[in-house]
Amino acid sequence: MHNCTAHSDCIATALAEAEEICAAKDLRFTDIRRNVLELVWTNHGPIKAYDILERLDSRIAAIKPPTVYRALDFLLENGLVHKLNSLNAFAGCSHPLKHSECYFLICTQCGEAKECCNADLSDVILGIAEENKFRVQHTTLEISGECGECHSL
Amino acid sequence: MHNCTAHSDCIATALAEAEEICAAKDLRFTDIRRNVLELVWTNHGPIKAYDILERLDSRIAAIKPPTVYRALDFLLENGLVHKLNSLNAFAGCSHPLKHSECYFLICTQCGEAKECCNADLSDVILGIAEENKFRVQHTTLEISGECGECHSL
DNA sequence: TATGTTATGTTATATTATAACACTATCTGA
DNA sequence: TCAGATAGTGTTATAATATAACATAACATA
Repeated sequence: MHNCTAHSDCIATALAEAEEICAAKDLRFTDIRRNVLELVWTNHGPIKAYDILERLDSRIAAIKPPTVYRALDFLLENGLVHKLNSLNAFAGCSHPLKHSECYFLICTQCGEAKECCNADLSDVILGIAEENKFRVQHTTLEISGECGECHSL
Repeated sequence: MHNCTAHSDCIATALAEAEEICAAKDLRFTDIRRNVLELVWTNHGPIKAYDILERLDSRIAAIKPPTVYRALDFLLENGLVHKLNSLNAFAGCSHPLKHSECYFLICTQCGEAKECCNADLSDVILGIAEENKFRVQHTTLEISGECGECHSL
């Protein structure tokens, strides 16, 4: 994956941060939830529910889909992962708690999904909502194309 | 559906427009494709592939999933419908050929999906792409929440 | 009419996700 | 400390969404 020199660090950081957030919110960061989040980050790129399932199976015997989806639901609800609807895949949130609107730049070549926030974007969306008297609950913006690394090769 | 006084008109308009576009591009606007597009518009709100399948089944005997998905692929490729990834559903494009970036305001109460374009939004996305040296191929923005009609009730 | 191309039919199956109910672990207050 | 409540997980089954692969038909054009 591009731009990630010490990947084990980002996994550790993400897990530690999740731990903190859960503690602060009095949520249970169970083994399964930790394992799922770790796998999401290990992949460092969107990962599919059934891939998580497969990889977890070697750690936890005979794990079943509902278990994985429940853990993902928990992580989604608490802003620790995002779902990329256009891929049916999940990616770790690199700044949990801080985001309101996030978007993804998804490279169709290398598969990287870069998570970003942008104040202008948030403003535009806010403006659109106001204009339409719309109460925003959730926003999903996915931009797919070719990343700089890939089309410069 | 809100704001649609003569719905049969918008269906007819959409079909006529599709006909024109296909003729101009030398594409075959077959019976199945027309039927699928008509159903998408008849619903006037996002419709699911298997609902199309079911409704078509009364018109065309024993229609199968691939047939529906192929028609949808054709319509998607040619900008006549949009896919709403967060719903796994499809909606007619109300201004085919004209849109570059489109977004949807999806009401979780009444199910309406309002399709809109916005120059500011396009600009912001363009800016983001440039900043990241990213070549945009496709953008999907879905804003879900409560529409004005619904939360004023 | 022969030929290539595009569209559709058909069977089977892959992929993604959830319902429903049983059981276990953890927490809370008496 | 134990009784009940709540949250989490196990398990079985199945629902919902989507595509692969190959056969046939329709259409376009030389």
